[in-house]
Amino acid sequence: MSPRPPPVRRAGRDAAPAWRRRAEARPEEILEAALQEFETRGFDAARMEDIAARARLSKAGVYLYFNSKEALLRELIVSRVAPVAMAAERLAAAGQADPGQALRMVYELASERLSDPHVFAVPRLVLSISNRFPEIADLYRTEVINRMRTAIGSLVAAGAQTGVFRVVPVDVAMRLIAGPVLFEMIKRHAFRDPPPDDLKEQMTLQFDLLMIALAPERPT
Amino acid sequence: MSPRPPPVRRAGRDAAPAWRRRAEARPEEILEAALQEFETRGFDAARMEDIAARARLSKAGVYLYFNSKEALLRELIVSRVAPVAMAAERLAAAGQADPGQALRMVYELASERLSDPHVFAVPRLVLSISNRFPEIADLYRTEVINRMRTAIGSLVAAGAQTGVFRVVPVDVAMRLIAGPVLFEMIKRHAFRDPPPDDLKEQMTLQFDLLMIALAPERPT
Amino acid sequence: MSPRPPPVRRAGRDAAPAWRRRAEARPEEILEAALQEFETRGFDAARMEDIAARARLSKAGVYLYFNSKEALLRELIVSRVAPVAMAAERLAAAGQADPGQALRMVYELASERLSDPHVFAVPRLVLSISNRFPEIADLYRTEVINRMRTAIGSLVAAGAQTGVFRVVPVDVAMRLIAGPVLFEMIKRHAFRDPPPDDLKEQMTLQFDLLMIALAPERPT
Amino acid sequence: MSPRPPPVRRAGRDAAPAWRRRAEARPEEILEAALQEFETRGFDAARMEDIAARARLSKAGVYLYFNSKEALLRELIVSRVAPVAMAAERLAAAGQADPGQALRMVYELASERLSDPHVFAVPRLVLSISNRFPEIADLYRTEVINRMRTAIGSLVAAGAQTGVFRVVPVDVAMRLIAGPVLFEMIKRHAFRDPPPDDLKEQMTLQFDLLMIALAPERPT
DNA sequence: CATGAATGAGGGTTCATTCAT
DNA sequence: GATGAATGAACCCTCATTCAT
Repeated sequence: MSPRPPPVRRAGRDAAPAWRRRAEARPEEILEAALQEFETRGFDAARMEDIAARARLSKAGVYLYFNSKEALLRELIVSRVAPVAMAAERLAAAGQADPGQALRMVYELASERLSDPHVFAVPRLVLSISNRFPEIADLYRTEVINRMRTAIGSLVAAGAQTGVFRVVPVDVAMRLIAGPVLFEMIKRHAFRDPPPDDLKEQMTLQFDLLMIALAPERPT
Repeated sequence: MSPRPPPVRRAGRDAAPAWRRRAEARPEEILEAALQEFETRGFDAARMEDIAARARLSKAGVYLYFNSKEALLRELIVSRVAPVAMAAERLAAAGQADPGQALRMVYELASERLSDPHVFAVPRLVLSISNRFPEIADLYRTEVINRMRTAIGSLVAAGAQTGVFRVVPVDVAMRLIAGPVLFEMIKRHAFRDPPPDDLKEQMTLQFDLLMIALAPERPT
Repeated sequence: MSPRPPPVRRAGRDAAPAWRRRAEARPEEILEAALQEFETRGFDAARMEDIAARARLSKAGVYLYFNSKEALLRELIVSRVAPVAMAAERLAAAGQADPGQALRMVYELASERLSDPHVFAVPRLVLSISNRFPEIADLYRTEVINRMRTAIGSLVAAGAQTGVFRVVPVDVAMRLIAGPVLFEMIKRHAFRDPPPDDLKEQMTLQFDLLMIALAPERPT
Repeated sequence: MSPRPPPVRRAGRDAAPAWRRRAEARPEEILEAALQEFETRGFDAARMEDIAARARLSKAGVYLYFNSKEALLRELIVSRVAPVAMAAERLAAAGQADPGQALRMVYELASERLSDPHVFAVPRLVLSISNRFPEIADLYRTEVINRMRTAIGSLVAAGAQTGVFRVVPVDVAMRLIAGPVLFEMIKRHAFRDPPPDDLKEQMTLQFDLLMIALAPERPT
């Protein structure tokens, strides 16, 4: 679930010789290299050798820090995507007073982060190998999907309480909010459909429309 | 783009012996076998040998009908998913008079077809290898995404004309309609999140909410 | 336990084209190559690539006939050594009437066969990896050791009945008969101690002495 | 042939601090660790890292004392098995007056020492790699086999002189005495054939029978 | 039309060994 | 005296693809 600890470092001396910094930076360097290779070739076609080379390490060197290719992907989930979901949770927690506004922030956070091909690459990878590595699928569901559901769910529930939202199942809310964002990202990154020039406006409009959809029923 | 023609049909002998049927059914059998293997293992991990075995053919036999593994995937797009998009186009063409109802039908068609793991598997595959095979991504965009956009776009435009929909960019409409459906399918098929018991109702509710979002602005 | 069957051969046609013979001969060719490589380098240090090359096959080709390196060794036991033990059993069965003579034949059979470095190589291999592959150790015990014990045991028992041998536990008899032979072979093949010029006479003397040892106690 | 001297013992400082003991104990600790790993995994499959860990040392640390994996094995022969052969030589030297009794002691010494899996492991290792490292085979032959031959040979010769033994080539005697012992050990340690309950008696009987075999010919 | 046989090109992973610190 | 870090060289095994039959 986490990389091998960068081989034991005695706390002892305070001096930090060059190679020490190296060792400490290595996991991150390797993850970044792995992400880039995964992004362009996919999980299976990415070669450990290329990942190593990109991290300026020998092939064997990678295994000093990560046990396997799969472990790299696992760690990418934890380090690259889970934080986004956690940020969403925090936004939700902090925004119970104004759920509409908080929801917008969550929406924008997700849009913005997933716009980065590096970030989008991770769910894309998970998607493509989840059948073969159920454990990874579970990790992603736990660390990302469920957190997003919690965040959105709590906001919609809060809004329903105060009358700014109608009462809808959390899954419906999540699909409505997250679905269109995900769709755009897939279309753009995976199917090479260039975003329209006015994407920003479109995304705003889109959210506004969703707010209308979620608004409480008007009394007839 | 299409399978090799079922090997040389000797002109001359006109009699159509029993095995002919067989030969003509082969491409379809192979595609089905390929789809099943791709579905469970993904594109890279699927083995041509297993595909062949599933189609009750020798490994080499597959190559009589398809040039490569990639060709199998290409043909799956054309044969398994493009028809759905074309059906959507037809629904749209036939439903210009009642765009709301037609849109619902398109929405339901998409939901229903993507519920089938066999169908969902194809976009999922494309997603996972589109970077390595841009040509396949383009094929999918052309054959599927653009058709869906056309279908939805024409309906929303028609509705805007007659005042049942507000005026929105086609991409926004597409994201709103297709995004939530896609999201559900990913969550279900890829992350093994079982659908809620009341999924049907949720999907209906979801569409109704989207109709509210797309409804023309009420005059204040 | 046995090699993959040389890929299915339809009984149909009687003509036997060149490559068919090939396929049928392959397992044996590969085993012989494997034995030679194992013999010179040992099990671990032997490389599948070298085995393949020696059998004039590509590396991958070997795997058409044998599932793994381990399988090669397993099959070597069955094909190279077990037959010796089975021959000993047959000699024993046929020689119940004259156990002394039969025992001598068994002794000479074992000496003669183990003199061949190719044959000796197999038990040697088993010995060196038996801890890591208990299944192979079991196979050897079952197919070779136990058979030899049975053969020797039945002869000694028969001899005891008719009074030409004294009564001794079968394991003692086996150790006395087989131990010296094995010792010689190990010393010669493994520790590079060249056999003395008069080995033949020594082996004969050795057996004669053992017969004295096994002779019934002389009444004082 | 021998371990690197325990790293530079700075002449000068004569005080012998506690860690000195440590350093001096190291080679032995490492050898013991190596033996244990070799014993369970065999020479090739044993990992220097595991040996080091077992000796509570870093991987690199082992190389301060031994030049290579091979060197470990070499030193094990010298330290673990050669002493047994030397003890046998001493027994032989001391027992010229009563060769029968001395031979029994040699026999029992060998049986007893080889019963220890740790001791048995060494010849077993040599056996498995002697082809690749002829030098090691030679070492073993020189240090162990030849010494045993000398010991047994001198006793049998002495016995022949005094008429308690018949005249037999030394190699025959060695095979007769050592072969059955070796056989038992192989069967037990390598093939996990548990020793019979009455092994002790069997081994005694075995030796007694061998004494009969070696007894001078009775005048007819 | 079909296949049995074969292979070239890796792919992930391991490990003995080295060296700067 | 000791080690953390690093690596080069393999090694077993796999698989898409080809081709003679």
